[in-house]
Amino acid sequence: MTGENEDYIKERYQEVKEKVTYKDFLKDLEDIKIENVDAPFLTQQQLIDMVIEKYAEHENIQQTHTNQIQPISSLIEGNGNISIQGRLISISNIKTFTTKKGREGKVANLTVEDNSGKIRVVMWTDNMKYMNRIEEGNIIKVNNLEVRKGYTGDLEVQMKNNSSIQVLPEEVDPSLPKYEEKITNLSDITEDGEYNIIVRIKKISTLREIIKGEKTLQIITLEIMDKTGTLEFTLWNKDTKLVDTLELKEHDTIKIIKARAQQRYDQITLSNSWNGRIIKNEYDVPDFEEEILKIGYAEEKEDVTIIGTITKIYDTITFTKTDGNEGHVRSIEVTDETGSIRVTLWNKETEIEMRKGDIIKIEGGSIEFDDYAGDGYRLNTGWNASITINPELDTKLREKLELVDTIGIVKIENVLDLNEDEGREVDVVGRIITTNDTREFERGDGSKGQIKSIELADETGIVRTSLWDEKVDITEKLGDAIKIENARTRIGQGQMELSVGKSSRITTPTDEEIVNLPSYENIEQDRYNDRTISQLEENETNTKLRVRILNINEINTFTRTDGRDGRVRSIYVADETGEIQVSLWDDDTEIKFTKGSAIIIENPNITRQNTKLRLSIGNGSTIRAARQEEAEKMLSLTEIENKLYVEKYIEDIEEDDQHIKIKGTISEINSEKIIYTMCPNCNIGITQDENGYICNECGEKIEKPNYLMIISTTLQDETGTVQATFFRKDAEELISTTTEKVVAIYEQTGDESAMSSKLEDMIGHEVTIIANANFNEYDEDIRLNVRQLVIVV
DNA sequence: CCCCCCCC
Repeated sequence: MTGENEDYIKERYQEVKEKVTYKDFLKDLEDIKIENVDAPFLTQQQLIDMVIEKYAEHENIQQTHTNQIQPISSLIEGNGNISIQGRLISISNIKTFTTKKGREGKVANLTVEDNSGKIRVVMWTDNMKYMNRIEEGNIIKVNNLEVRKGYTGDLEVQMKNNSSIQVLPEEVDPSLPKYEEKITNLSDITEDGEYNIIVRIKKISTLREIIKGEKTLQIITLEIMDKTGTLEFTLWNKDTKLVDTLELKEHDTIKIIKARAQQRYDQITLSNSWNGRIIKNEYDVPDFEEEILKIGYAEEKEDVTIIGTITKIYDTITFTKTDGNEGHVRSIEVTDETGSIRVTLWNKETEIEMRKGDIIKIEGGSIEFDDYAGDGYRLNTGWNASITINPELDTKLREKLELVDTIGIVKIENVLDLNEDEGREVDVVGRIITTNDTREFERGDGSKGQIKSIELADETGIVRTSLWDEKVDITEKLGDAIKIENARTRIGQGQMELSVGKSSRITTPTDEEIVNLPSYENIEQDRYNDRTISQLEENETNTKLRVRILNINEINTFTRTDGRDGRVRSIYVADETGEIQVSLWDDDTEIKFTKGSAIIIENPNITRQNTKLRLSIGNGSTIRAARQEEAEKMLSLTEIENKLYVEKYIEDIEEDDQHIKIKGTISEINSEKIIYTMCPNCNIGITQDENGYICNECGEKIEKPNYLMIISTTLQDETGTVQATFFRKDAEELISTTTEKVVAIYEQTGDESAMSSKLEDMIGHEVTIIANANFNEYDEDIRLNVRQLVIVV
């Protein structure tokens, strides 16, 4: 050891003197020298660096010798700001990924070799600018690196934002190992290993997904060929994106550096290696001619290619695979100038965007005989079939396929044509103009089914359409335009209807497809005749009323003849010409309207009960809140009431007067019996005897009757007196209590006159009422039935 | 910050 050397060692020792004695430091240096006896190129300085590194804290990265070139084998985890120089022996493709924060990132790997060893260099998003300056075989210097332990435990160097790559001339270091890019013929690949190959792409499979435990693996297989043979080359997971980023197409020629060969199932398969690269370029590889099977000549055969026009698309069906995972299958029909064939698509393939009329190319399918397929044959896409929508075609073939008749959208008047056979499969575009509730039913085999009926309209007509099972869950609402493919026609109620089941497909029509579709408002206007309440006639159909709600009764439940429970609710609506009772049934009883709400009623059933018309909201009727612009054109509730309710003096009341307004003072009140008991089944008055309540109508013994409050009064104004009877709610309002409370008082006291004094207190109060007049035959006078108590003073 | 293994 020279004095100069010793001074240098002592000087460097100062950096770690807190952590180790000088004696131990020298011993470490000797050990390092022995360990590196087969690396004579290491300088004294580098050896001392390695000793110091041993004592440096991991966080306290050694940066005293910034960007000095380090021999690869001397790199130590934690070294920062170092450079390496060597032969670039591999460049990977750029992979894209998404960081946990959702940002797009890029990563690529280089392998650099110097005389001491080789190492992986990791390039990140910001370093990609150096990519197009480098090539395998270059001598490069990479600056500002950090040494880290990689995923597999080996050391690697990572580039940072300020890292750089310089390409250096060969003279810099002629001693470096040479780079040799040996190209192997496919037929010579018989053993596991890494090979450089130049090939032509014959087929690119559709992306497949395989669920393996927690992970979903993605796979695309390329069928590749050279003049000596054909092999499969697999892209895994993120590598599958290379098909798009490198714009790989069938017939392209590519060079693959470091394709990884593996024996599997007695076959060699190639896959993309993490440090290999696919380079798309014009290479001299023989081309292949594709044999395209004419669909009319289909027979049982594997690995066939067809090109045709999509003439039918059925809906995707989801099923459970034997491994418990979900599977998807979809049928389409493909037609060329010689015939049509049913094609079955599986899983990921069912998600490929396609429309009727698109041209589809399917390679690697197999044709099987199938009893269920119309023409007896079915093309099943195997596990590595390739599907291309609207592929590049030569003009001649394109012209032929464009002649294929794709049955387009059928107008609804054509669907309705009874001269056509039922059971036709048609495509329609229409607007939903009525929707009914979903109904559940049970099939013969005991399974549950669902059905919902809607009406679809276009500019030519309206067709009733039944949606079955999962199709009831359409998200489109009243007024929306929808397209239904493969709906089946069938005769129901003497008319042609449409049935939308499993294989029918509901989609959103294109703008072009709805150019002629009238708006919901226009369809509605054409369909329904505007009426006021006074214009309505018995049994008239397709009427439309714009009314406001006057009154909402409670829901009554009843039992249908078939034993099912039913619900009914009456509401009273009015316009400026009159008022009318409307019956709502079952789910329709759950209304969100309130008194005064503006509502639209379309196509109600109009029936006559005694002298009055009544409306009922049945199947095919709609009741809905008026839209704001509709409501704005209607009179307010007060305006309607003022027009409707004519105020009269008592002496002017006539026997047919309906909803007249009377203002009078209570001069007499019946303070005796005001509670009546009713049969809950028949709503007929019943009386109690020693056996309890028995209904004369139904003969049932009644446990708990319904109670009805009726209060008779005599009203007086300056012109005369009239008897006015308050029922139910109006009676409750009159004496400011509830029927329930009155019943409770009677039950407690057992005294039918317990309410007398409270009732008599009403004498002298002035009331304003809306009432109907009727002639009492017995007393030969006119009486009033109170419809509404407006005010009590 | 990527993840080299992995499927019929």
